[in-house]
Amino acid sequence: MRATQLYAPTLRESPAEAELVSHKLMYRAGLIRKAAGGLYSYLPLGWRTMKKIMQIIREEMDAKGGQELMMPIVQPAEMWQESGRWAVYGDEMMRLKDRHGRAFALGPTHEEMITTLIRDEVRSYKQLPLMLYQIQNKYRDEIRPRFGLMRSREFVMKDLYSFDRDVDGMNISYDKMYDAYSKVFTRCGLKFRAVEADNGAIGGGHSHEFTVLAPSGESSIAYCEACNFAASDEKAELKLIHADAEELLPLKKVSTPACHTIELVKNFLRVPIEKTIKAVAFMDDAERLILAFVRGDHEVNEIKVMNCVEGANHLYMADEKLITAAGSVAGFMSPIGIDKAIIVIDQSVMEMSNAVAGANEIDAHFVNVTPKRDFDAKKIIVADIRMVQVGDPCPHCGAPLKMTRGIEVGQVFTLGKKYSEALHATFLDEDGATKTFEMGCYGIGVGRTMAAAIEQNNDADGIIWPRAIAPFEVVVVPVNAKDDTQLAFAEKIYDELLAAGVDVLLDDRKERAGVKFKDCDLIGYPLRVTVSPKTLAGGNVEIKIRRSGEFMNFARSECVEKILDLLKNL
RNA sequence: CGGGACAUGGCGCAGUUUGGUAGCGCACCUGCCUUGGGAGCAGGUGGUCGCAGGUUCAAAUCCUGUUGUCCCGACCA
Repeated sequence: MRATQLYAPTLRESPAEAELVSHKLMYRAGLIRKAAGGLYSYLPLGWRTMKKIMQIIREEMDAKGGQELMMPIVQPAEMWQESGRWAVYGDEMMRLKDRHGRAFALGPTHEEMITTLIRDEVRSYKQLPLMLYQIQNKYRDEIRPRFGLMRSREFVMKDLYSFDRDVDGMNISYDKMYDAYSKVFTRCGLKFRAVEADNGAIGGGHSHEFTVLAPSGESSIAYCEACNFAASDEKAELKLIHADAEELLPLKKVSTPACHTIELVKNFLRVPIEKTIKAVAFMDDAERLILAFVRGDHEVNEIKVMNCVEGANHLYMADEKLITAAGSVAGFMSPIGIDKAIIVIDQSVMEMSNAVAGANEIDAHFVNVTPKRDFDAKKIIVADIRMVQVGDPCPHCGAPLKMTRGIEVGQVFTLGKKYSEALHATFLDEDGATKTFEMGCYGIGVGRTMAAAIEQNNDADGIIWPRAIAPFEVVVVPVNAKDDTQLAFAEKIYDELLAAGVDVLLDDRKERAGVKFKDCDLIGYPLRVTVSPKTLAGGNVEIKIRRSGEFMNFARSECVEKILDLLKNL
C-alpha cells in the first residue's frame, strides 16, 4: 500500500469531546470517525487493525473446533418473547417494526437466534458437541455511550455458543474457550487477567471476564498476590471474619437530631465507623422495598443483593414514598421493627455487637444493637452483600486483596439449560432419552480490544501498536519523495518487504520529512525504515523502532533480513 | 432519567456580558520556495453562528421552546 492512495486523515488536535487517550488517538490517527453518539465509522487504518484482531480470533476459535457462521442482525420478537427476554431487556434493546407492523429487534446478542436455529436442526447426541460463532455488529442502546469504542451503541463482537450433551461436556467447552481467549489476548499483545465474574443479566453458571489492565478502565477488579485469585469487584466473595465476643449492653433508643448520614451519626455519638450499621434502600420491578444493611465503613454490592432476593431482576434506588409506606424514614432506617420490607443483612453485620443503627423514626437511632439478639432472624436474609475493599482477606487464602482497574474485553459464561429449556431445544441422547442442551456463550468486543490495546500502548507521540495488530507492520519513508533516487530506492525495499510477506506501507507522499515522521509516530507503525541522502551515501538504511525509539543502521543488502528479525520481537 | 457544561467552516477556538450583519490558528486549494521531526511567503475555497419561534429598524449576541453533544451516577463486549 502506498500512502498517496491511503485514506488516513490525521489530525493535529483531537476533538474536545474525546476524553480517553485511546479515543483521542484513534481519532487523531485517522482510525475512526463518529457518525452519532455511540456510532462510529472505521476508517481504513482502524479497520485493518480490526481485521487483524478478528483474524486472530478466528484462528483461535477454529483451533478449538469452533465453526464460523452468520446470523441475522434483525431478529423477530417472537423468539425473544419465547425466552422471556423481550420484556426483561428493556430500553437497551433497539426495537423496530416492519411495514406490516411486526416487531423486531436489532440483536444485542444471539442466544435466542442460535438456540432456535439449533433446536430445529440438531436432533442427535452424535452431532455434539457443537461450537458455533460469528463476528458481527451488535446493538445495545446504552444509556450513556462514551469513550469512543469503549462503550458504543453499535459494536463488533465475536460471539460463540457451545452445545453439549451434559454438564461435563459443557465444562470442557468452557475450558477450551477460556484457553482460546487467553491465547487471543496474548497474541494481541495485551496485559490482561481472567477474573471471576458475576453472570449479570445473561444468567447461568460460572463465568470469567477477561480484563485488560488499565487505570482508565471502567471495571474494578480485586486480586490476590499470594494465590492466583482474581475477581471483579461485583463478584468478589468476602470471607466472614468472626468478631471477638464482648459484653452485651441493653438496646437503647437515643436522640440523634439531623444525623441522617453515617458520618454525622458517628461524629454525634462518638463511635468508630465500624460500630455503625448503615442502610441502603432498593426497590425491584414489582416495587417491593428491599433494605440492605452493611457496616458503616462498607459499601453495598447491589448485584449481590439482587442475587439473594428471589424474583428480583433489576434493582433501583427506592422511592422515598415506599420507605415511608413501610414505616421507616430515609436516613434512619433500621432492621428492627419493620416488616413491610425485604431485609437483607450483610454477614459481617451479624458479627457485630453494641452497634449503632437507625430507629425507623426521624432523628433517632438505636445504640447497643446486637444483631444476633435484636434482629428477628427468621424474617431476614443474611448473606455476603458488600463490595470488596482493598485489604479485605482473599476468599481463597486469606491474604490481603489488592485492587486495580481494567477494561473488560471478553467474557465466558456457562449458560446451562437457561435458554435451551426456555426455547425447548432438545436432542436424543445415546440412551434414547430426550435431553436439553447444556450451553455456553463466549463474547469478545473487537473494537474494545483495539481501544484497550491503544490504552495500554501509547506515548506522547501517539500509538505504539503491538506488531500482531498494527495496521501496517513497517513503513518505508523516503525523506524526500520528490527525489527520484530516494523514491526508487525506497520502492525497491518496499517491494522486497512485500515479497517477504511483510505488511508494509510506502510513505510516498511529497510531504516534508517532519510531517511524515509525526504521522508515523502518531499512527504507531512498529518499525520505520528511513531512506535519505545520508543513508543513500552510506549504502544503508535506517530503522527506527517505535516502541523503544531506538535507531539503527543496516547495510542495504541485509536490511530485509534484519527487519524480519526485528519484527519477531515486536 | 437525575445533576453539570457546551453547540460558531473538516479540527481547535474567540466574538455573546454591553445587539450593528462573523473572525483567528490548523487543515484544504494555487504559485514560489523548502525537504531528517507537523517550515516560510503570496494568493484563495469554505460557515445565513444546532434547529424553531419571538423581541427589535437590526440578533451568533436578548427571550421561549426544541434537538444534539460531552462530563458525573444506574448498563455491559
